[in-house]
Amino acid sequence: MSARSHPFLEDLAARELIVDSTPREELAAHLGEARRSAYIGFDPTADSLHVGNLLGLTLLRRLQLRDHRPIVLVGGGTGLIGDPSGRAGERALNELETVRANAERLKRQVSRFVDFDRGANAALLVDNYEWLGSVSLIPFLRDVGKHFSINVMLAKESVSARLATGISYTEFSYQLLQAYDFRELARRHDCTMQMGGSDQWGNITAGIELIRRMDAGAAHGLTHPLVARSDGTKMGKSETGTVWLDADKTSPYEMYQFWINTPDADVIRFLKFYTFLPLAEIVALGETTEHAPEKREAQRVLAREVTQLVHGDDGLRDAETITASLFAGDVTGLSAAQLEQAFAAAPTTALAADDLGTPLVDVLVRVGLAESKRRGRELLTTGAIQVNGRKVSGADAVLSGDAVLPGGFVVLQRGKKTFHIARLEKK
RNA sequence: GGGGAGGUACCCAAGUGGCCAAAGGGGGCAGACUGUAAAUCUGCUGGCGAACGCCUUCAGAGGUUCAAAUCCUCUCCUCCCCA
Repeated sequence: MSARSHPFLEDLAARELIVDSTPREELAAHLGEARRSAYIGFDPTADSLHVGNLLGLTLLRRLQLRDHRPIVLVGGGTGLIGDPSGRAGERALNELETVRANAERLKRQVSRFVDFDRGANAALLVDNYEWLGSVSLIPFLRDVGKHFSINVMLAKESVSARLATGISYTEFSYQLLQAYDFRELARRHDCTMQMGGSDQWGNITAGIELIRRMDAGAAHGLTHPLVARSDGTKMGKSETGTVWLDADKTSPYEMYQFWINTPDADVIRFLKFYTFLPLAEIVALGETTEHAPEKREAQRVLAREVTQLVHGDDGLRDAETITASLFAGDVTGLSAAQLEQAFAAAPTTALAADDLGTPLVDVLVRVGLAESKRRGRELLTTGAIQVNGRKVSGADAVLSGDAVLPGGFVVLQRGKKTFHIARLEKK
């Protein structure tokens, strides 16, 4: 290993994953000398992580693949305070119980990304409530607070952005807590590096500074870009809302669809960010996109890779089967068993056998494809609705017996890519 | 404490007694085109109803009027200027 570089950093740089870092050569040397531990914090503000957290998770994975030790910090303590970064206004405080419960669930989720059973560099998971929960104010102010300059704290982007509109002392203190976390991890687990989104840079440097002052230690930091799509929209939101990593909140099929819909302009960048494919392969996909964009080869690969990473082989298989069936256009030739298999994990609503003859408008409302009957009628008259791949015309259409496929399935479709399976239950 | 400007649908914003379910833009949904793309063009965008229509809605509560987003009273909230 060269003293000037390190494969982990080279890989990240080639993938354009580095925004800020402590001096690159020093960091490379640090990583080259020995097995190191690096952490990323996740605040349990919801009961699941989402696509916005994905980049951090993959970063930890990349680190572990380079034989270093990833530490996942669940912010059970800081989550009670609220990070002001990137926020226009004060956060609503979550209840202790909620945060505790969320923290528990996050622990289970991250095991998809890092390996907790990998010998010497097995991943480690810690919850900062462990130390923050019992911090006493006076000692904290004397020992930790003393090392912070209000002038510096005020100058940080995350704080100065809020000075005009207002920020509570609680949120203002967030950076102290995050810095304290870093120092605590350094002491407890010999953690010498913190990573995070570029909005975390200020908090990370605060931690590095604190470690230097209190322990005369050297620590490093690195931030990744905050991902936005080329059209300016934030990453991680789909038409229907946040794309969660929890399969119960966002199905593998929806996850797959989210990625396959990536615009050409973003797909190569996202392959670099979110997949572990070799760069040469990604470059080749870039050429395919260039010359034959209609194949959407890069999108397909991206969707496959990420879905597999997040939901495993089973999740990917479900997503691909459902996608193939729904978008093939013709489901009428399939057997009950095939349909059963294809739609096992698709969004499904059960209908009763005697719902046959019900106006289709009502069915659309019931399964959620139409917000109201008026909307439903509008969709029907503009030709937006298809049943089993066949366009339905007329607002007065009814759900008829010949629309029912083997096994009681009816494939309802709104527009080009919104599907819902209705399943008639036998009496 | 004094003076002023405001709060309208998902967002911005027009509307100052009836023609207002409320202009325009954005966003969203759909159609055409296409590659489950982008751009563009078109339609729709409070609810119920097949429809005449009915119901709910213009910060909140009352009131005036045949009729109120529009006028009056009180309340709450936001912003600006002066002290």
